[in-house]
Amino acid sequence: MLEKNGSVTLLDVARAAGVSIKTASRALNNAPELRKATGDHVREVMQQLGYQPNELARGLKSRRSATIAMIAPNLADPFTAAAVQAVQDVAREHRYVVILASSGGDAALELSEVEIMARRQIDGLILIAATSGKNTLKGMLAKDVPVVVFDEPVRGEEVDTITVTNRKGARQATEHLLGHGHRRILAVGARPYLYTCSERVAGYRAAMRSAGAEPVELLVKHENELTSEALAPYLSGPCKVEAIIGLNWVCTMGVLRGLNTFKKRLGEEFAFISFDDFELAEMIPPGLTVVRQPTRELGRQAASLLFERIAEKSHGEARKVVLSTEFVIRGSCGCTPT
Amino acid sequence: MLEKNGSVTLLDVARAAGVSIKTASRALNNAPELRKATGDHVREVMQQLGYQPNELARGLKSRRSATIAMIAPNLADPFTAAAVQAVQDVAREHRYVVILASSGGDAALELSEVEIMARRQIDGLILIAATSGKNTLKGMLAKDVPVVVFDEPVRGEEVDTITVTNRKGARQATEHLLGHGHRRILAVGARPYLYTCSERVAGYRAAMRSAGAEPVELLVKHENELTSEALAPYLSGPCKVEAIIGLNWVCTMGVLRGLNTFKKRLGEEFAFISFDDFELAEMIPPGLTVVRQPTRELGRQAASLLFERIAEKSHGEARKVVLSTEFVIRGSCGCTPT
DNA sequence: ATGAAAGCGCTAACAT
DNA sequence: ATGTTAGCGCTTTCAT
Repeated sequence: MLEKNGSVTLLDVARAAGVSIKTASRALNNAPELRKATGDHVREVMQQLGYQPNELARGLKSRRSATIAMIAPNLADPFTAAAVQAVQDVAREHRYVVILASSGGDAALELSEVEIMARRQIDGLILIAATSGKNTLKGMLAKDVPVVVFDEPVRGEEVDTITVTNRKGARQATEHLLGHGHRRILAVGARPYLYTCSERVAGYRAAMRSAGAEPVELLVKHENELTSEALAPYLSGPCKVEAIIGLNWVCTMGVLRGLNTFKKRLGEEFAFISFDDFELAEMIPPGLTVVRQPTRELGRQAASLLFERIAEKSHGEARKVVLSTEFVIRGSCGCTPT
Repeated sequence: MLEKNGSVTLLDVARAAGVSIKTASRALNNAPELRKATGDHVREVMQQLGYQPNELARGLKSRRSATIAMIAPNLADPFTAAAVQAVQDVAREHRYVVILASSGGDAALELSEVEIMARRQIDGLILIAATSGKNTLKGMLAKDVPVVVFDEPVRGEEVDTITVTNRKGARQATEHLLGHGHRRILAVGARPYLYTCSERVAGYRAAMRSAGAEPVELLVKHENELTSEALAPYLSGPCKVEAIIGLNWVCTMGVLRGLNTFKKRLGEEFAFISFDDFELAEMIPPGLTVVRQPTRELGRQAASLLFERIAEKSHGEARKVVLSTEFVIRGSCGCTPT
């Protein structure tokens, strides 16, 4: 283990192996034009010296950093966490590494994160957009860095996009509640300017209108406005509703907290459906009926798509992948759990 | 926007500003020895040209990549996800970026991840170890890369470590259940070779022994062995217990699923306490009593500690930070919820 | 206070 | 099949 500066360089390897640095480089990259014996020998020397290639140097020269980035509003959200895990798995298969950043749902912060990634010469970006954001991606796209937009499409840019059937899922859930005879159904959403939210609201409205029922909506600008006080009017008094739909995980949490605060019981006083499934949804009695998104699959496909782009380097048509949500009936909608 | 190769270099900036590249470099780094006017002028030119520094090049020369890595067994675990979010927040304050990787709880995979990070010249590492792992960190420490070990100490290495009062927390929970008059209390854990698990088991045993009660333990090698079938003997029949402790989030999930499968009700037939709190714990009737870990605080402190090390570059004594768990009484232990 | 030159560790042209 | 020579974009001596 000869160590000069704390680390062995490719030149050290070359010298020790009695070859030129380029040959060493070829050995490192398993270049086909190398005689097998030569390559093996060099690689053995690498082993012996404990050589570790410097990815920074590699990236600087070759302009590929073997790094992708993923930016999401909130990393602690289980939807995001599951997607991140899936993306990471795919990245590893490609011998890539993933830099993670959260935008906090703030467009300005998001933009600055994207910029930071650009400086790191990332080879690709997966974005769960904080807004249906206009020009967050300008910089990336100008530099020809592939981008896959996830969950939340971005307007005005031709970008690969992967989403779910938001509208249909919400419509289905609403129709189900209507089918149970409910008319006063509350939809609870946050950040209505988001595509996901607005699509889900649209699905909800469509179902309500078709049934001749009047939509009742509580759409807050920011998740933290989703307090028990905000919900109170709908849980008792003249505005009281019969059923509630939580339009995403955070909203579902808010509603459940609210119900808990006022000691309201699911299934009895209120029917409930959540957009977003999660661990334990079945454990909350009488079991939460949910519109499930194929989270891991979303992450996996987003990453796969991204790596295809990275590999081909072609600028084909932007692909739009739409995965289906799944309606999972448990008890909270009013169905008797089997 | 003069663009040559797709990107503006510092040299372009220097030329456009009529200064040397070194001066431009100083302006970029806000070097104090620069005349303010010069610096401002250069920075303005940077703006105009849309200059973005190349972090790879910077890192190559300066040997700091402005990157830290975090490796955890499972990124989808809410405990981890919350910690990740906290780490990311701190990293941003330091204008650092974080690379995330999951080890899947596999020591070999973990080692390879660490190696990958080394090649990227990360400036620091936060590790939630997959095992109380011996030499995972050898490479990092040899290269003088600061490491903070998180949640799970690593034996045989003098490393900054940040943990919680596992033993005390488990003991407290057990004593509480004993206080309710229960004698047959089951402890459910996974990967007993882990420090966290063994400490919690130790706390449990200590409490049981002090009370003259016989420990009943279901300790599986891997989480996925925690099936309903594995739990069945303890939920009915001659082995039936009165109370259960889930020794971490995954175990709690397993137990709750098991109880659900067999239609057993918490609080009535079984008292229950979970090590690890999570969203919704209060919504699972009658409210889950938990030993809460200060997750975000753990993440925050781990990151802060790491950045101190990165900054000082000193090799002071390894610091051992131990944060307190908090016993949160809700209903599932048998206490009447207020 | 500013500049010139050398090189971080690697890969991409060209040789040979 | 292998070696030579330039750089990638930046920071760092050492001058000035």
